[in-house]
Amino acid sequence: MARTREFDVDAAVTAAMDAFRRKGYEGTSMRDLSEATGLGSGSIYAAFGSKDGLYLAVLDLYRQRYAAPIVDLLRSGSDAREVIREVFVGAVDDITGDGRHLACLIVGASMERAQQDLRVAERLRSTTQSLELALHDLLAEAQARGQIKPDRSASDLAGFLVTSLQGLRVMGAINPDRALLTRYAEVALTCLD
Amino acid sequence: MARTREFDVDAAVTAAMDAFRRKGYEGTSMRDLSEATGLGSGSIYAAFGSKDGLYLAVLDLYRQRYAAPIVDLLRSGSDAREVIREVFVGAVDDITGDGRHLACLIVGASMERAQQDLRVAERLRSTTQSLELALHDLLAEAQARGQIKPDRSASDLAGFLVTSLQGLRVMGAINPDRALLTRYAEVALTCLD
DNA sequence: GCGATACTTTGTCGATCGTTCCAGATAGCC
DNA sequence: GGCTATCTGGAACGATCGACAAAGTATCGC
Repeated sequence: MARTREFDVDAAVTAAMDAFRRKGYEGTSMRDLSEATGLGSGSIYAAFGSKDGLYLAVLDLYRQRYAAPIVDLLRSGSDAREVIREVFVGAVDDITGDGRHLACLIVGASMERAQQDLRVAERLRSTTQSLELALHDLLAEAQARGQIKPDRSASDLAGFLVTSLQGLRVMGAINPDRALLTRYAEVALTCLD
Repeated sequence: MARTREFDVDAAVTAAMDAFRRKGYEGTSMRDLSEATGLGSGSIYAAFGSKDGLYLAVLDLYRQRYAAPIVDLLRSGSDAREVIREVFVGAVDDITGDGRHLACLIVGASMERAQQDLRVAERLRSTTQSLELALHDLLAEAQARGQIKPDRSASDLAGFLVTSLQGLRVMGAINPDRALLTRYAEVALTCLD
């Protein structure tokens, strides 16, 4: 054996994620990524193979760190309306939270990369699908319990909720007004009544 | 006087719009734009000043050609539910219409350019605002007539509807399934009931 | 402590970026 | 029909792009 990798891969991917969220895929150069991660380009290529490779790693980390906890929350067995509201509030917080203007990686990837890179498209589909599925299961059970009206299909409702979340990301990029976004989210939630 | 401009500016901007929608702002090179418009780079710079200038012209054309007609439709005096449904159906058609995979310029600009170029951000805000306003006026009148429940603010409903439209664009980029998007749109429209 | 190993850094590669400039082409005015 | 002003297309600019190879350096097993 020999020398071990010195830098923290997760920290580097996190820094790269920030860079990509700020400037998009094409707008972020390898130089930007070097500065953001504090690594030489050689190290980046050794660890991730290419700019695309690093971007895919960023997507995977995003899913693991942000999407998965939401799915877990939805499957935690709490009251459906309450936990869904929590997810929406969390999304609005995330959008307007810090003033760093970090766009949503998922929405950005959908617009900029999904048509160019099949592996990106696949990850996006998988991420939204797992979110939709968790929502579907939660809603279907709530409907069975009579907590939510059964006259609309649980999968349609789930898809609509994900659509609304994506829409909030876009609206937040145009006008990051927390109070406004919260009111829009409230309207979306009334579809469950 | 002397020689007059030969090419059709509108046609050139339209071709550039297609290019930008397909590959995004950073992903589209001047070479791409030259090929798309059929113009030499000299002509492009003479007419638009820069790549940014051409992009702004594209945004303005988009607003004039796609956003303005929607606003007109909303203000045409037709039944509120009916005309709003028409807008949503039109949006789904636009998203899934041709197989050319043209992303929404507005959503793309929001993600990629709004933070970088203030003039882009301003145009985006203005475009969504005029859409929200038209929806608000339509809904407020429908509420006054008793056609729509008055217990939710017309401006919140309007903002929510725009949010849903943006969300549909994103979802369409991830999975351009017309039937699916239509069902999600249907759920959104139930918020008016 | 030494050799072997593999990570990090640096410098540089050809290609391509957005932009500019120039020579040739073309249309209006006398 | 010549003159001139303007548009056109393409060549060329420096800068920067993503990618890579080689040199330097630190860590491991022995």
